[in-house]
Amino acid sequence: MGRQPCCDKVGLKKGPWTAEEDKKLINFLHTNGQCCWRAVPKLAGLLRCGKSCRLRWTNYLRPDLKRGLLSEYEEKMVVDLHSQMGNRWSKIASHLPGRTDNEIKNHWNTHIKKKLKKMGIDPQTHKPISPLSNDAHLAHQNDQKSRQQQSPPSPSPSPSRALEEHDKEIVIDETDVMNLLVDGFCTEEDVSLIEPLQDVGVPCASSSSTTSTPSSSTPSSSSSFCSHSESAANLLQDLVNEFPEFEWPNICENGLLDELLEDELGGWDFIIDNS
DNA sequence: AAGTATAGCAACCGCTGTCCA
DNA sequence: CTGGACAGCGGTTGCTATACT
Repeated sequence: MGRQPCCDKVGLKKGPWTAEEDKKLINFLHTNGQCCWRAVPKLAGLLRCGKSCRLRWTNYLRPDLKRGLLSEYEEKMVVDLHSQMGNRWSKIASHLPGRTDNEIKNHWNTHIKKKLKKMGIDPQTHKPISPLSNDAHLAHQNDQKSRQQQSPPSPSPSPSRALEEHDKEIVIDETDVMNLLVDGFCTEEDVSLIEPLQDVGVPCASSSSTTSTPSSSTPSSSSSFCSHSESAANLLQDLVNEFPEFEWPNICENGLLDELLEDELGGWDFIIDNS
């Protein structure tokens, strides 16, 4: 009856992925594409369950992923969409190209939630938490209005047309609250907003946090980020050329390959196995 | 400089809907 | 039709880096 179990979970490795495992998974998916995840670990020579492989790929290794903090506009989108959808992170992520549900969920829990609370807004209902908080909210709003009078609002950071259209579809009762949220993101002093592709580096698969061998994990001052390398860019270029049928949605088109190679994938730590 | 607290994020866990034998 | 496996999703945990005392 039914299908066979995806894995017996006996002898399977857990915890952070090593660079070697990443390499195996990437190479396998480049060669075979995304088929059934159940078969991936076995065929790729990984002691992981298919679920883990899928997660690693979708959240970390996919070449079309953006890196770095969410932009101001992306945060606004997340807040907008969350007010409509709630914690439907995958749905929200589908409106933000290059972002994963896990990433958005983490960002919500660690950044946006705090900002909303700080502004006296319930992150779940998107409404003022209490009369006291409401006063704070109104005070903040007045402050924003006075600021806007002093300096005319700059044009929004050129969102995609699709996203613009989506924005038009969003009908939010508490419009003022939303405006406050967006303004608040722009003006919070303790919040550093970084534009996409800004120089934030890329988490390195072989960084100290994910390195399997403790002896090699002397965490240097480079922390968990690294930036290299020409070889990674060349490898990816080769892979794109070699497997044009593979899903390279945002890479092969629109000239984004060069941009990715230059700005993002340079941080990938492809291991050249010389052993 | 050392110890402790906090923040951030990758990965796991467990649930749910869908598909298949 | 039924039972079980799969893929996907959201919640949670645990580790690491950073900030603070």
